[in-house]
Formats: sequence, C-alpha cells, structure tokens
Amino acid sequence: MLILVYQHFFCDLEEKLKALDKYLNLIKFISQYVDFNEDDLKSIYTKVKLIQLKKNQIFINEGDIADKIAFTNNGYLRIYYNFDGEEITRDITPLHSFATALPSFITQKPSFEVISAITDCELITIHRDDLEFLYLNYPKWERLGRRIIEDMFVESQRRIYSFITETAETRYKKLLKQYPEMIHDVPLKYIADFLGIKLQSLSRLRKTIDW
Amino acid sequence: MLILVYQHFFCDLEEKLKALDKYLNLIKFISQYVDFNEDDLKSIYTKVKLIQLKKNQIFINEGDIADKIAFTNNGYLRIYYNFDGEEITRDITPLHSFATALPSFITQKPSFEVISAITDCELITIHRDDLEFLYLNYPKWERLGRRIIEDMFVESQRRIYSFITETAETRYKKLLKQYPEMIHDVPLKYIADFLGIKLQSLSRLRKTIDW
DNA sequence: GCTATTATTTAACAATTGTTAAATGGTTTT
DNA sequence: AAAACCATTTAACAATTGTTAAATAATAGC
Repeated sequence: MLILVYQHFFCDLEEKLKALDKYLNLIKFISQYVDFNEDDLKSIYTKVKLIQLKKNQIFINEGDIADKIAFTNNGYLRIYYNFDGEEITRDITPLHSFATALPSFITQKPSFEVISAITDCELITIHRDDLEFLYLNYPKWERLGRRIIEDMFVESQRRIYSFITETAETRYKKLLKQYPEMIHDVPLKYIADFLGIKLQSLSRLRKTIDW
Repeated sequence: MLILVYQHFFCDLEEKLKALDKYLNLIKFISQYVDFNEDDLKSIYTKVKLIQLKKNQIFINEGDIADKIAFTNNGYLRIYYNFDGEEITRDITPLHSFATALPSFITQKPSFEVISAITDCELITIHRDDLEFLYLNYPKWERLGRRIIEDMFVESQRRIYSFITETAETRYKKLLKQYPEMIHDVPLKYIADFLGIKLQSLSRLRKTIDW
C-alpha cells in the first residue's frame, strides 16, 4: 500500500526519487496511523519544509512563540528548560518522531521550553497555520493529529510509571534496550536528565551495572 | 454563550433542569475547547450514560478491553496496575476530567491498567463506538478529542518535569496547593504512589514540613 | 600536534528515600 | 462495646541518589 501511494504520488522519476529519499520516514510514520491516499499526501507535500540544524543549533528558543512542529528525519533533538540556572532536559526525541514546544504551540504564548539539536539534524517542519489548515479542511489530518498525540500521551504515562516503580538503574537499562543507538550520539548529561538523576549518579551507576 | 446553548438545547423545562444538573460540568469542560452549538451538543446527548460507582467499585478491570471513557461528574477515580503483587497508582483523576485505560482503549487489547473508584463516584460515560461515530461524523468532535488529549499530554509532561527537578516534598506541597480538597477524600497511600514515593516516606515528610 | 574546552569519571560525605516491623488511630462489622 | 479491619505514623537501619570537588578522558579549535 505504501509503495502504491508512492508510485501514484510523484509524476516524474526524478521528483519521485528525491521525495522518496526525503519523506519516506515521515510517510512511514504517518501510515501507521491513517490510511492516506496520494491526494491526502499531496495536501501536505506543499506545506512542509526540509531544514538542517547544526549540532547545538536552536529550533525553538525560550520566549519564542512555537509556530512549527518538527519531524526528525535525522538526528536527535532535546527539549529542555532553564531551571535555577541549569538546563533541564525533559525529553530526547527518538529518530523519526515529532517534536514541538507544545504548551506554547497550543496557547501561542512565549515558550518556556527550548528545543535544540543534540546532533546535526535534518527536520521536516510544518507551520502551525498550515497544520491548522490541514486540520480544518481534511478530517483525516485532524484524526492523524489526534492519534499521534494519543500515542505520545501513552508513552508519557509509561514514563511516569517508570519514575514511580523503577530505580534509576532499571530506567537506564530499559532506555539502552529501547534505543541502543542513542548512547552513541547523545551526551550522558542529557540522558541523566531524562532519567531524572544527576550526571555523577549515572556515571556511578554505569560502573556498577552487572549485565 | 454557554447559557444560550442551554436555553435552546432543551425544549421543555423539566428536561432542561434535569440535564443542567447532570451535564453542566461536562458542557463547561467541553466549552473550554470547542465552541459547540445546540446541534453539536445534541449529538452527544443521546450517546452518554450516567452511572454511579460505589467506593472501590471497578470501572475498567485488568484484562477488560476498555470500551468506554469516563468524565468524573463527582468523586475521584484512580488508575493503577498490579506490579509485583502491589497496586501502583499512576493517576488520580481530578474532579471533572476524563479518564480511561487509554492503551487498551486505543489498541482494543486487554487492559493492564485498572480504573476504580476512590470515593463514591458519578460518571458520565461514552462508549468507544459512539465516540468513534462522533469523531467520524462531526469534525468538531474529533477536534475536541485532539485538544483534550493535547492538554492531557502537556499535563503529563509537566509531571515528568516535576519528577526530574523536584523533591518529593515539593511535589507534595504543589499537589496540596493545586488540589486542596483532594487530601480529604483520597487515602495517603494513593497520594504517595502518585508522588512516586512510599507511604511511610510520605508520612515522614508530612511530619517535617515547615509551611 | 598542542591547547582549550567539554565530557565523563571518581571519591568522600550528605541528604533523601526505601525497607522492615511495630505501634497507634480510626472505621466498620458483629 | 468489642473485635476486626484498614489507614497512618513511628523508628531504626539500609540503599539510593545528591553535592562538592577534583582528576581523567575525549573532542574541537587553532
């Protein structure tokens, strides 16, 4: 089905190949949720933008009004905020997932959260107005948005369970198991934050793990 | 606006008053998100069911396939699962909010989570099929669903920040501040779970708090 | 390659939270 | 009212995590 969509979607070969290269991950991700035909996909094709971020470059800054969402085509983003003079990383986006500073995106008030690139990143972005346009004009897109955020909520709840029931060591082991490549690209200080412990505690914990 | 809707919505006085009594909280909640007219509201009026739960009665059990969502018209629900022979409470629903075992509700697989009544509860419930019907036939409902779950996600992320940056004492103080009435109706063991600490630790912490 | 910078580790000690077990207090049932 | 049950507190000790400070390792810039 996915292949079929692809074949009909892009008219000429060159464009087809270029788009395949660029948007395959996004289309794969979307197709998990809603069964899109070529017209549905066309509706987004003109709306999205492909951007590159260098390591440590900021996608959404503190005080910005978040007006775009990113899909990580490549690389890792982190979401953090400044707390007591320190940066507290709340989330590290897995490859091929969505991120924005949602409180600001929803309310259109200045963001307290910052989103920046841990590694060099390639992002597929869509502007809030365009997304809103899709939501209002294509019920399927609204449905897609709802389903994606539902899954993000469930994952978030799973993480809360892990804070309640698991030790930091267990959380670390499970993170490694779930995202084994992450450890190569993401500095430990961000991972420590994500796990809810201090960098030094993570380091100590890593030393004493018996696998 | 809300009043206006009400006036047009219900034809005869008796029905109007009864419904006002029953569904006011729900309609208030919904109206925060989407501007509904009387027709929109009518679309739900025939779909929802009002049910009463006694204290400790179960709304969705482990192994059930979650096929309904609850709005807490009155009383407190808790969401927990059985972990290592113990019940781990992940969430306590505030008054006038939605709850379901979402992973099961989404996937239609047996629920690992249990939802039960902490106090006597009055719930407004809607069946999954009916909600699905509303989603598919009324874009506004899909929109409502998306916006509610977005807010739930944001709240969930806020809680993750609190696990990362705050001590249990701070989390407890903030909970008291946010939901001062909760402490009267909800046993401390559930609150301890919610905060991610043991009952005994919460008790110790309560003793040493300097306000 | 050398230097400066950043990332990670190490260690000693402090604070917080968990564990176990028992006591106290409150409610419900009989 | 007494008994049984559940909720909460208390306490001693254990385990985990935080704090501070420094050493070592790795990386980036020159």
